[in-house]
Amino acid sequence: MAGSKGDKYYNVFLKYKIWLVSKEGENILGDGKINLLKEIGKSNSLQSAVNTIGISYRKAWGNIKTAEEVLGFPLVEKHRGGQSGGTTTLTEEGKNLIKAYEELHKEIDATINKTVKKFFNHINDFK
Amino acid sequence: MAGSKGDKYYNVFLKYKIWLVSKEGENILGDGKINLLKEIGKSNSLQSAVNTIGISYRKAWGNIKTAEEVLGFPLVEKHRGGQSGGTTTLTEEGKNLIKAYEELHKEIDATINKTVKKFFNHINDFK
DNA sequence: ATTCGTTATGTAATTACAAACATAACACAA
DNA sequence: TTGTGTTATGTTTGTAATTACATAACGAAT
Repeated sequence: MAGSKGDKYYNVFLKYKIWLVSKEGENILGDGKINLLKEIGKSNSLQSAVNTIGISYRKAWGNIKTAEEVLGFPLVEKHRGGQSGGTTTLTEEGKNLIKAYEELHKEIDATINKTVKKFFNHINDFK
Repeated sequence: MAGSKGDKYYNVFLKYKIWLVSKEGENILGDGKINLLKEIGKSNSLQSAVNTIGISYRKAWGNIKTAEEVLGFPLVEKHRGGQSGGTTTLTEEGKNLIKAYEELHKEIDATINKTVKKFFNHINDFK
């Protein structure tokens, strides 16, 4: 794997996962919730977002609530009622968090790819 | 979080996890199994290793078996019988994998820490 | 006021995964 | 050949996570 041993691990790849936690170590969010938030941003509807992604409304709703509680500020603004039933839109803070998370993720992707290329003798296309 | 926004995320930390997979994406091992293998290396006994770590023998045994199947070579050498009951020792390939994994992990730790320091305004002591 | 589709939330059912239990196989030493 | 403690493996139990189900709250438009 490392240096001269790279040839022995030609079919071994690296996977990794990142996520954000609070100072106390409580989970905030990772790729899944970021993806959900992005989908909400597109549709302005939690219901529509979960349908597109294919997860349960119940869980998504709870996840967002928990993330907001830990963060201490709202990620989305919910409205119920109206002829369309209601909407869920991203707050400015939510949009900023998504953007920051994605920037961070991109940097980490790049930095890990560099390290992996040094260790393995192949491109690491897993994430 | 990123650059000038770092102050807004002063109590948000990054966690991450790495693990190895096959070309087909099948899970091989991560920190948990590496730790188990290291403990086996110390004690030359699977039974003793799981007791020290506090996981079930049944699961540990299955995990190692699966990892070996995916890798295509043995990580440990098992002997049963004898007055001591039996032993499980690391193969050379097993030892090499542990070493390579730990080197890789160390590099990734360093590289992620660097990236995180750039994004957050604090040291990231979570893993 | 009625209808509509969405948000909100508790509860039940299901699934996935890990631990616990039980028991055989084994081989060396006494 | 008997005892010992470990490896080997199927089966059962338990538990945590996820989904499914049901139902209320809501408010703008008609």
